[in-house]
Amino acid sequence: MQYQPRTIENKWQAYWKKNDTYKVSNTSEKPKFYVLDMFPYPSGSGLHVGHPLGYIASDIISRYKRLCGFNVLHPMGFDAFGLPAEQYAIVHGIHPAKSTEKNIQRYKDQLEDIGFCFDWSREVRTSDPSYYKWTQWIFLQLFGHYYDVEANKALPISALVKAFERGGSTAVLANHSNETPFTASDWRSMSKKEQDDALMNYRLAYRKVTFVNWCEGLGTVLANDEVKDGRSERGNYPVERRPMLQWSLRITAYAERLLDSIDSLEWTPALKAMQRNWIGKSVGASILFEVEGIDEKLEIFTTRPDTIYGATFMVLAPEHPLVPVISTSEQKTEVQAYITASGSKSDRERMADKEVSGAFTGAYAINPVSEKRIPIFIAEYVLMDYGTGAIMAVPSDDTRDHAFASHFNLEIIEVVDRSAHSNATMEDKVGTLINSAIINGLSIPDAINKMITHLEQENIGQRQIQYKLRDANYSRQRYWGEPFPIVYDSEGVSFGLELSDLPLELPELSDFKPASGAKSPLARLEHWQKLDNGFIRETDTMPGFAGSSWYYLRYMDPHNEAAFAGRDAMDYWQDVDLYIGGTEHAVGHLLYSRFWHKVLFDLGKVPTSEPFKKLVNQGMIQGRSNFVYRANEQMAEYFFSKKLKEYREDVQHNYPVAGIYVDFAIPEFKLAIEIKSASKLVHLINDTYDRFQEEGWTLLGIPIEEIGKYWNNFDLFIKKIHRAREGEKPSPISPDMESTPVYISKDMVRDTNHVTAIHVDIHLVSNDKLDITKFLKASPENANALIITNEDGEYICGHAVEKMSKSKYNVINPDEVVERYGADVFRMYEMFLGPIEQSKPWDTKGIDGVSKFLHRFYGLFFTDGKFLLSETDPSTEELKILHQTIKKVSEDIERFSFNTCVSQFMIATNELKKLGCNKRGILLPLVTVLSPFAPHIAEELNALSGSDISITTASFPAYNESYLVERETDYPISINGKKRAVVAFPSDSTKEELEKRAVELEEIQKWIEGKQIRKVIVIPGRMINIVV
RNA sequence: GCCGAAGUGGCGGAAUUGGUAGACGCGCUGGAUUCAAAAUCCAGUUCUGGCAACAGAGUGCGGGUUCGAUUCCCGCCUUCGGUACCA
Repeated sequence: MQYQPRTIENKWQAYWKKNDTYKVSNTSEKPKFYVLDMFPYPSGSGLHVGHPLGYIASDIISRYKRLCGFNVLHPMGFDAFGLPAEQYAIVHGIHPAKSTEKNIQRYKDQLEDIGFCFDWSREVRTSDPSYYKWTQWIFLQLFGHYYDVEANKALPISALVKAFERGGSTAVLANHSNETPFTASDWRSMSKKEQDDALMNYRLAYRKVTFVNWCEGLGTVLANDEVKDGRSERGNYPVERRPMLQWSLRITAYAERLLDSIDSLEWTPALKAMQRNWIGKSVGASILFEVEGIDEKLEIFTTRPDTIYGATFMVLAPEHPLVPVISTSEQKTEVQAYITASGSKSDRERMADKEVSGAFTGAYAINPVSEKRIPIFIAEYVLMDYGTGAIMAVPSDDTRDHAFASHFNLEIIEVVDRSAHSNATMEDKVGTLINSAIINGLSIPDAINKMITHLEQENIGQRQIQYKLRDANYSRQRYWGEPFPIVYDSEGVSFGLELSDLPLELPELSDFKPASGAKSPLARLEHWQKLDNGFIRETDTMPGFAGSSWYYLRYMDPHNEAAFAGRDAMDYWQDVDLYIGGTEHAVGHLLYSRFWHKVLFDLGKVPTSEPFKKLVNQGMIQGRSNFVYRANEQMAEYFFSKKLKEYREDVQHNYPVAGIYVDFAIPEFKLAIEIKSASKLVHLINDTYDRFQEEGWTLLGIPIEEIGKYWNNFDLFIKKIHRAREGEKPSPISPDMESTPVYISKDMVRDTNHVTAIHVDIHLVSNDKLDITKFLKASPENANALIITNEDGEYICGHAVEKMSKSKYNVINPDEVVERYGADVFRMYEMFLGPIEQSKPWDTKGIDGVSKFLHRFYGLFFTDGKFLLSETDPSTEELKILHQTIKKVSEDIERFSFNTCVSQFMIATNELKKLGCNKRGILLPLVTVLSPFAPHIAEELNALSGSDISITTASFPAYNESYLVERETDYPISINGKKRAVVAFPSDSTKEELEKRAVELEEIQKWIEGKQIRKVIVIPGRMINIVV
């Protein structure tokens, strides 16, 4: 019987479905294990080969843990609300509800095809009202609580109101954004609306005018993590800061706790570092500076209060509220001009502009410690967003301040003696203080402490901690998201809906496109927005991260109608034992989830304080995109400064781009093929030709069937030659080689004796029509591209390895791979590619090896085409192979080294085949060990061997160390650490025996003859080293 | 700039605590089978020299520790990821 993967796989997938094989119960005697994948948003293009990488790993772990006796929760769902789904719907003119439904179905089909053991009865969709009912409910909890600093947890707003009634805003220590303290009587005399506004400064979900990231291109506000380099992460549209009345989440209240508990997580150091950086804690002091002649004080934040004697000027952000107050009349024009100029710049321009610029306000401050009179400037390099928007500038110890001082000719006072540290830079915290009166001679840490104490005593400053983390913008002016369960009365006072009113369903809306001018699509539905009692609804919707911040909890109890998850379910499942997903969510999703989880923990709603115990980042599987650019000077500049990638990102919208395989925007470049070797070239050309013909492509306007007659007009343009036959030039590849054009005619290629291995791209171009006559310049070493010319000008063509994306025409779908090789091969091949956390380009080169292996493995069970297992007792040799494999695979699964597991299966198969082993006692346990990796073939072989229950109910075999003991051990024998011989000695030899016998060996004598043996190192079971 | 990860054959990668560098697979070379090809099977394959036995070199570069270093330490280089006028 030939191994026919698709037949077997369809059969078993149907069996699993019919028998609910993967259904998991919330009540079990077994220990629990929760394995979670980051759920996908269902995009229109379906799964590509990159998605399943993590899913396969988690599937293997789930199946393995199940075999080891755990009750394993392994669910899957869809992140169906939010921008990606909506953008897709807009582009295709389909209602997002419809497109989402369709896309989800496609995803599910694809996932099922790969044979994952998801419990689909627990599927969640964030856009489902029964799900977002609880997203809205959690939001209301955030709305209904504030962060109490003394209790160090979230407490109900009602407690806060009581405190205000009792003693005003100072009666409670809370995390807030209140700028005007009030007394109890102030509070009582406030209107309802004023009280509501005051409470907004405390609520964990609050509505306030804040500077937000407005993205006109998307028609909505974005959170900080959705903005990269001043552009939207999705769509790459410019983003500007503007003040708007918006909902936000007070994640900053949890900054310290989010930072603290990072240590307790089993996450990669890189990921932990990213979270720490994003939170961005810095410890220092806030200091008050008096402004000369004005009754205002300037508050600044510094991490280096020790350098205050070197503070010779101050700088404010141009937007700082005190700028108009302190600017003198003589300087007003200059200041105004500077503010206007910087205000007109986008964030991106402002970031790009590193030139020193600024304006003098005419005002002076008094250094509160040195009592020096120092000028106050405004400059763009001080940001309103961070700290207080004002700094004391210490040109001696800060490079930016130094540059500014040099530019404006300001005084520089050295305050740190770094002479003992020759390599120290200006900002290294080493050296001793000088010119600093009360802290002279102290080391920097001591000086910082002493200065803060001094500032606090004198009442001019205090110890302070700053975070980079900002509150998260939570409003989106879009249709496809959760409606806010909030209504406003005629005064604008906000009220949360009752649980009984939830879910507040997203109303039908045929015109769901975003409106310009910050108006939400939902605002078009007047009848929905206006309630009978005169109240009006909030018309913004929640952002994409709302639903994804808690979905892992819903899986525990997905059909509960009384709570987001039942207490029993949560007490059983606790938290996620293993979370697998990409690093792209390192700061967004993972931080928000941790934040929500901690709030729920404070409220006593979840049993753990952290949601994800262990997290593994799978790497990306990248695609290879081919491209052709029409060259111009601008691009040449990018190209030769090795910044081709930036070019592609920055300018590609403005220039024609052709993904050569798919998009034929540049008609001259019709066809490019990659070949593996010269001997296969002709075959591959024909292959590609066939494929292109099937797909009905044309080449230079000629239908592909007719291209044959033009065949001889084509030359093969070869970028690199790796090796050529002996004696032939050129030999090994060198960068210089690339400057020599190499043409190979088809005749040469047919004669495979000429060239033994051609490596990279071969671009097949028309000789007569295009006249690609010369190779202009050598491409830079790493650019993977070459430049060619024709009468139209220059072109750059080549390929790049990058993220798979539809716009780059480099997406490979798993369907075709599964169809051709089978799901088990696909699964094992993705694992075999390399370590799970590494990114790598998708490359089908090696897949045949894995396919061959599974065929061979299957073949072990068949004799003369019949399934046949021998009942004979296994030999020690066979047992050794089996137990080696059990040991290696179980250990490697535990450390997420799946590629080496696949290797071990191959080794075992090769060796058993060599031994002609078809013994039940060996092969059946091996099938169980293989089953997490290749579940279909395992089920099939298990069934053929007579079992009538699924292999998923089996137990993972234990290995027996005694089978692994060898009678003899190969000892490498080294002289002075250099291996000279490998000799087998009995495994139970003693050190002395080994030493004696090693030295006596003939091949060793040769090396030590006439020399004095100084020392012999014997590590039993390992090696012998003789030192002479 | 700062933080993090990595750098090993023609390629993907292995070497788990300092102990045989290159497992396994791809590719390539030769052979078997075939009219021929595909598929399959067998053998070889780090580089250099040599018919060979064998010798020398070798894990980004330069040093160090050690009987012994891909692994540990010091100093660099390169690539990738994150982040940035963060005071």
